Amino acid sequence: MANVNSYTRRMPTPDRTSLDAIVDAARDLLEEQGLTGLTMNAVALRVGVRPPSLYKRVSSREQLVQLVAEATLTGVAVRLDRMESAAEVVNEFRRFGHAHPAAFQLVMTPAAGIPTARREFGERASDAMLRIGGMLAGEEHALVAARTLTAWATGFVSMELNGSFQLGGDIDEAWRFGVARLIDALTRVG
Amino acid sequence: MANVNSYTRRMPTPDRTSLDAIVDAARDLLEEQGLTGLTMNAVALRVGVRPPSLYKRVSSREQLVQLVAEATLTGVAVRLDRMESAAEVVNEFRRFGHAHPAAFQLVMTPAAGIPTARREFGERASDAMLRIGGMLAGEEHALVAARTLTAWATGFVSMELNGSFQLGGDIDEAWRFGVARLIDALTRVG
DNA sequence: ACCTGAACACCGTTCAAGT
DNA sequence: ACCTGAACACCGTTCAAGT
Repeated sequence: MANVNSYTRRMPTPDRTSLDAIVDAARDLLEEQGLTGLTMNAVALRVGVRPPSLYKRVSSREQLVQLVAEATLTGVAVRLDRMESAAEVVNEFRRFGHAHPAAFQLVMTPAAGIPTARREFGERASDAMLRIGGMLAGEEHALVAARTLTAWATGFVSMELNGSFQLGGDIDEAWRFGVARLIDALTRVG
Repeated sequence: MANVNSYTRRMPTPDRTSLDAIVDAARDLLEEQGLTGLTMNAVALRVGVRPPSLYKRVSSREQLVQLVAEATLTGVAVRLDRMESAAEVVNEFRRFGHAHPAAFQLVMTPAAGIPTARREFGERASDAMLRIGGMLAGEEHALVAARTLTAWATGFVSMELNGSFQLGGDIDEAWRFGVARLIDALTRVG
């Protein structure tokens, strides 16, 4: 008697979207319109529901932004893990910034009050940096070396993305100069 | 006949605030509440007028944020210009980040869509960096050296301000390590 | 000439009512 | 069980009306 028609009983309205679709729409909006363009309204429009429906999948806009940050960091981690040499890792890091500028800024240089990824996502993304830090400077200096390299690469990519290099000159040349100088400096430590 | 009482004629309502007071209130709010807390409402409340009155002094919230960014960069430029050695400049840069974290992030790592300072303000702030770049690496490498140093310092301070150094260890030690490695590396170039 | 209340189009979010 | 319209408190901004 209970299961005569369990489908229509259990699904009075079928799902019209999914958490993945919502996060993907949010990521696209972030790149296209910036963080201010990532509104619940715009996300809802993209996934084909009304704004209140989003709250069945995410608890707030803040949590949605956090999910975007975490998905981004997972992507970076996977890409960096594949690289071998220090130069490759750092070049891939920069390539990622060029491919997803807004997501890069969101995860690497969030302003105060912007929701960030939970700890474990950041740690996973720093594995590759620690690995090359140890390779270059020796295991006992792996952490400081990784921090030096990450700080430089983050600052450089962030500056080129927001147009802070205003004095002309070749940006790619400045990047190669920095890579060479840093790798050399860190190698001398070990 | 025209000037019997020019004061009351020309000032039917005396000024109740000023552009400086508005920008100062905005800077305070930025540090206390973050960029999202810098609302026209909150600024108006602080300077003692109603929100619409602000539009007599600034054309938009966007322009107000730009004025905050420019005032911030002017402050940095003055402080960096006073320093002599490369280590002093870069340490003062970090001290500034600690003193005004939200303003630092606003001017050094603004997200896409955030209003930034007009060109000349950024250039003025980079004078000191160019100077020490030339001191360390020689005039012909001044620009790439300045970019390497600025990128590293910006990335480092930005990361410590937003809590990106999550793996323990001594942050000050990592800073000193970076300063020493970079100055050494850039000196070898010249 | 500066200031204000009222109004508008937008946010994020809640919730009762629909299916 | 998911979806929606209506509603609320907030934004930034405009503008006619006050002094």
